[in-house]
Amino acid sequence: MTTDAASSLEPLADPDDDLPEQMRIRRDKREQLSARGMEPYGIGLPITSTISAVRQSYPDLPLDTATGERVGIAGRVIFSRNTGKLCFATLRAGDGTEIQAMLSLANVGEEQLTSWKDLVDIGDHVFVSGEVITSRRGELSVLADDWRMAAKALRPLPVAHKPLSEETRVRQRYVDLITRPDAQQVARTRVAVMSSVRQSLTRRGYLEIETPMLQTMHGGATARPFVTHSNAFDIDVFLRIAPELFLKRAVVGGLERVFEVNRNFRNEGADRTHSPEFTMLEFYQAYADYHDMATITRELIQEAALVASGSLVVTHADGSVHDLSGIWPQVDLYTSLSEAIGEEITPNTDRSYLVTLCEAEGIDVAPTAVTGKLAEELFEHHVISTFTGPTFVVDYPVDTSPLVRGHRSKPGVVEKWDLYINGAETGTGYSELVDPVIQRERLMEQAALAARGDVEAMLLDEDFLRALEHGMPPTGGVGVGIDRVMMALTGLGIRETILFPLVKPEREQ
RNA sequence: GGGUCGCUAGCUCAAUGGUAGAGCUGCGGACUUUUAAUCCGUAGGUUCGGGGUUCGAGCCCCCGGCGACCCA
Repeated sequence: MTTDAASSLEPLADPDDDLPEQMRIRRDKREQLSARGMEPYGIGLPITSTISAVRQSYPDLPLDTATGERVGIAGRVIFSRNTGKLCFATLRAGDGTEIQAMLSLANVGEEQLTSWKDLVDIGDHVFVSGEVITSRRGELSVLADDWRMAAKALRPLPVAHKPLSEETRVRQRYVDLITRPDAQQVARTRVAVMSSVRQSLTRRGYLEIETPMLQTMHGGATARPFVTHSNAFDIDVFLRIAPELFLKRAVVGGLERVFEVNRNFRNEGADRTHSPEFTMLEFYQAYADYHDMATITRELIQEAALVASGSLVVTHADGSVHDLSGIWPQVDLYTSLSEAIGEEITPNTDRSYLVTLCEAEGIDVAPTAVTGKLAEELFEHHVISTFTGPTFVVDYPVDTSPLVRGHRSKPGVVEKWDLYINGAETGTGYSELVDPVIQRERLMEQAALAARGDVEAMLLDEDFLRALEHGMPPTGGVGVGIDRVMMALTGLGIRETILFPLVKPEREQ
């Protein structure tokens, strides 16, 4: 506001002046703690137990009982009820367990009680030591003889009983995690899924390996990559869109069962089922084919569901119930498409006719779209919504699947499946293309597409071809979107399954 | 990419073009058994940003930002 030279010599305005009243007050309380000789962020607190351990020790205490056991516990204040000479606070630990703290004038004395009432707010982490008792109403409590601040919170928590807006939940996940137990549950479910998948594969003799996320060639999927720059090498590098080509190199080298679970990056749209960075599981098994891989994939997801949800019948956030048990049906892409539209469509159906069909349905077709892509679009439009449970779609067109082996008996298609759960593509599996001559031809076709301006086409990776030329055993490969598995288990949008999804900045700098 | 809707107090939301409100939170007071404590009192605003119309804009118009949903 003031721009003249003289004003620049004046002391800077106290930044606290602009803060909302509630934040100014909490800052004042932080100062007050120090002024009264109390550490606002106490370290080395004499904690003797966890809230959950105390709860487990006394599952069934009668009303108004004193145990004689003294504990020191810490937790975040989530409710506070003060009367004149007796204060109650509900403390919650990181695992979601809660216990009541009681501070009575008779036990802590006037000074401690006053400090508590003056300086403790909802949201603060506090330490309380005292006897484990139950209140007259039967609430398991620690009757304090001492308390300390563990961490003064300078921002007020949102009201616990009104749901945060979805945007605030995503942008400020830390607040979401504090105030909404379900948010923590989703995070823990994800841990269970990741852990289960690792154990399932390890049990089957797979090695977990790590392959580059910075790549000089992007490949393994048709997708638009993020580009960045290496200062050391002075070259542009890509964030990987898939680990596939490196995992296959490992199989060539004799690591016959490998998997990797980590992030992929695709510079594309973000919506309820797509995130620019997402967690991908890929696994490869020498001497297996796509049928074997479908079986393993189903078992992996079922095992994960069992670990994460306790059942193969999972309940979604909206209350709907979904059965993931049993053997999942397989649907042939061209056969089911033909049945759905009432006329025969094959890999040989003319491209121009497929264009006509797409236009009749209002499906937007890119002018560069290859024939097989059109068939897939029609399939997605007509057939996917008819699936009632997890379904494998099998035998895809050749021209959209440059890394997949041609079908052993059906011409024009490849040995590939996509797994659909609740309408979302959750995984894909191949009998991998291991013939280096055919692989080179397919990648040359991709290079031609790229030359015509297809930003998603694969690059010709000479080093990958050189690896194949050393001989890769017939191999089955699978990619499973972990975020999609989470969606299948919880019914949530992808941004809810990812703890910290990419969001646009709130303000431009 | 197109369309619709939204953005107001710390949080969740109100407000015919006419003095911006409520609940919870906060602050002050009362209370030694509360459970979203209760009771009394009270404070809190750049209505997403910028421009325009108007005597007067949270509301109408234009541009921009962020988001949700639908369509392609």
